[in-house]
Amino acid sequence: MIQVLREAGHRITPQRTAIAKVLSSSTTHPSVEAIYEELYPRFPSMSLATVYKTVALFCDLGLVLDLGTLGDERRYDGRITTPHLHLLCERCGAIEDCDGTHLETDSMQRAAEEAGFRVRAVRCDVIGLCQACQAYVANEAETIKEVIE
Amino acid sequence: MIQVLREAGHRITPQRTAIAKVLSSSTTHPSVEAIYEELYPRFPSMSLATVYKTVALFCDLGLVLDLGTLGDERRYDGRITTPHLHLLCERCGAIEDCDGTHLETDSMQRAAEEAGFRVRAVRCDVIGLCQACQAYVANEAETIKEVIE
DNA sequence: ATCCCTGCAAATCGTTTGCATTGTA
DNA sequence: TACAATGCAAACGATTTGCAGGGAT
Repeated sequence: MIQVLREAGHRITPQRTAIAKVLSSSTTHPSVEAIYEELYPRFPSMSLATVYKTVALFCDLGLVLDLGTLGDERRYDGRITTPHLHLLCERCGAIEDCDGTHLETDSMQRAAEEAGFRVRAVRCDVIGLCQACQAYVANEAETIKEVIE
Repeated sequence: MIQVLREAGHRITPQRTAIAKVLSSSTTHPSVEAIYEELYPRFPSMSLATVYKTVALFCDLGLVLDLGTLGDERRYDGRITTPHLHLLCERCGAIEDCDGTHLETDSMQRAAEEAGFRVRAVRCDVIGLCQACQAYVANEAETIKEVIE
């Protein structure tokens, strides 16, 4: 990752190294804010703007995938080398990886190419409720019932 | 769609009918702005806020899928009944449907359920360059070469 | 020594909110 | 008639931008 940065003629700074490390190792698809908070203890002087600019640079270089704004913050995926399913929870906003699945992206890629599209990445999301939030919603329904009674 | 609205106890207004029609018939995954512009000729008095509120309502009722912010506007998918592949162009921001593909979402759904996830929808995107933008990029590279020479 | 990168603060703009008015049921 | 929905304008907040100082090459 750092290697690609250097080869593209960009400078290697402690901030960039740290942000790259967070993005490539995290499976939570962190937002800029989340990256900032995680790095704050070690880099108290780093600014949010730097994180924004660095993440944008990584996206431009194709090192990180921009998942777009889900909830109210833009989320990023730094593990583009291993294709994996995303589990998006509509209630808590968590984006979990679902590894182990044999994600069959070949047919999609082929279909896109047949349509004249040049493929760079494939992304598959399952949208719904994570286990914790299912319990929460069930509990909430229970409470409402009690209030009505 | 309107039926679901009524059954959920919401009122049927001309604005809601028009927005529902745009969302359910469009394959361009319009943003709020795009819906507003498309409807402007017939509803010059309609406000952006109404479109925002209506689309949010449809999402809450599960009638429309929120694709999140790609580029700089939040996009919506009103054709949730027919699973289809999305082709996202990174340059022009177009989101095209790739119908005809036999999108094999069963395995993903099953994998998610095995992880304890409650599934509401599945979404698959291919990210890259549409045909028109491939030509544009090639042309741009050509121009740069000429400038250098 | 060069000039790219950082960090701060201000600006931007998509989206949300409050509230008086309008129109559905 | 009641009260939810609309439309306007103001508020909000995530993201971007401009610029002066600092650090990588």
